[in-house]
Amino acid sequence: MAEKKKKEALSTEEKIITAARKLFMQKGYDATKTRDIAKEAGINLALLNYYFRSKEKLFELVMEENMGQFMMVIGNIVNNEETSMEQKIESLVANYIDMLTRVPDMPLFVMTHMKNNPQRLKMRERFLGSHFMKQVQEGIKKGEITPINPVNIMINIVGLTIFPFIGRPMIQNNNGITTEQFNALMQERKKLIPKWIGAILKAK
Amino acid sequence: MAEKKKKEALSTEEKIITAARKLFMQKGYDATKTRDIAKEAGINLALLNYYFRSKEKLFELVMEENMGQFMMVIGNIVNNEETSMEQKIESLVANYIDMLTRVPDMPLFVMTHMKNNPQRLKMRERFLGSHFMKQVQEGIKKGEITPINPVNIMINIVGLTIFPFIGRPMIQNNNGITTEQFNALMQERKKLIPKWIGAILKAK
DNA sequence: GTCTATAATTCGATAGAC
DNA sequence: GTCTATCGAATTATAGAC
Repeated sequence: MAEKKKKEALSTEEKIITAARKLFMQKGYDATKTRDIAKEAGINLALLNYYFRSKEKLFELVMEENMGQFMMVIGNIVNNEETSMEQKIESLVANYIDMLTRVPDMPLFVMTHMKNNPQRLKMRERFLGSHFMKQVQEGIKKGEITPINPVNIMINIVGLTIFPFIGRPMIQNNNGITTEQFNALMQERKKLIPKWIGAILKAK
Repeated sequence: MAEKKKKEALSTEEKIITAARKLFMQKGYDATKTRDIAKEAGINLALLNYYFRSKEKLFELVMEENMGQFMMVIGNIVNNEETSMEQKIESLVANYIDMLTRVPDMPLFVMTHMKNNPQRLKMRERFLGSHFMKQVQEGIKKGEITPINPVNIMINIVGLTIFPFIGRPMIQNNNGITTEQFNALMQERKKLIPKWIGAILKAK
């Protein structure tokens, strides 16, 4: 019974969302036409409005889903009181790289949307007030970590992890590497980034 | 005579390009309407086609200008045979941060465009085959630098430098900091990033 | 629920007067 | 060179049959 895997088991509603998610991420809101979505979903144009009222409503749905996914990873990891600072960094980096390898267009999509639709993501509480940050502050007190602006830690971890996916066209086209090679490089970075962050935190 | 500074001294052609540059960077190609550009330039819609034939031609003009600016910085610095590796990194980071502080929307604009319009930027020759990279290879031979994939060096320098501008909405909105504070943070990073890159290159 | 046909609007581009 | 007016295509959304 519970065979969610079957592609043909998708309801019309799900087919439309799946198509919309794909096209919106690939080409952006304005470049994606409702006709494209209908065609990609294999349904009629009118059904799109029947289920979702408008293109914008459909977009908002896809967008919320993405923002949630993009941010969800952080919370659980960063406030786990049973892991070390190093373990948290490893986990953060690995989780993001795994997710972005599946949906590589997500970061550019999310960043573009946030640029024109600023919204609080409660990252202040999630990240700056997290157990992870307390561990960093402790490390600084003990002299194990060079004093650093918490915002810079966030920028560096997130930047080193997700920037490659944003700059992927630049990276791939100019180094003549395939998608497989790119993905392999990201897998390597899973181990390297935590090491590098460690070095950054100790740099004088 | 030569008073290019005067705002009112702009020709109609220049007024259109200036408006187009602003709006294309702000909202992207599809979301920018020719009517918006005309209004922003303070001229009539018909003049846009009179001077530039089509919206697409106008976009290509603005785009080439941007790509050139975005890439220009690299070449000269990275192949200067009279500077040390450390000096090159400092110079690269400082130049990009200064440029992006003036036009903070540029990176997202360029990355979005490259995603759908892959093009060779000759960065392979510019960066991977540069004097800078030869200095890195030497450092590795001498044991002063931990062996590292050249592509990762590029990703890390570029990522740490320009990612903050791509993720600016996220960074600003979630830490409650103003644009002035953001810019000050970027100025600090001018000194910090070279130090961090140094630490990364020595991390074992 | 799903389709065809079409209404209503927007947008890029052009014609033609000045 | 610059403007007003408008064309024609594309696009979102809806009406109405099945």
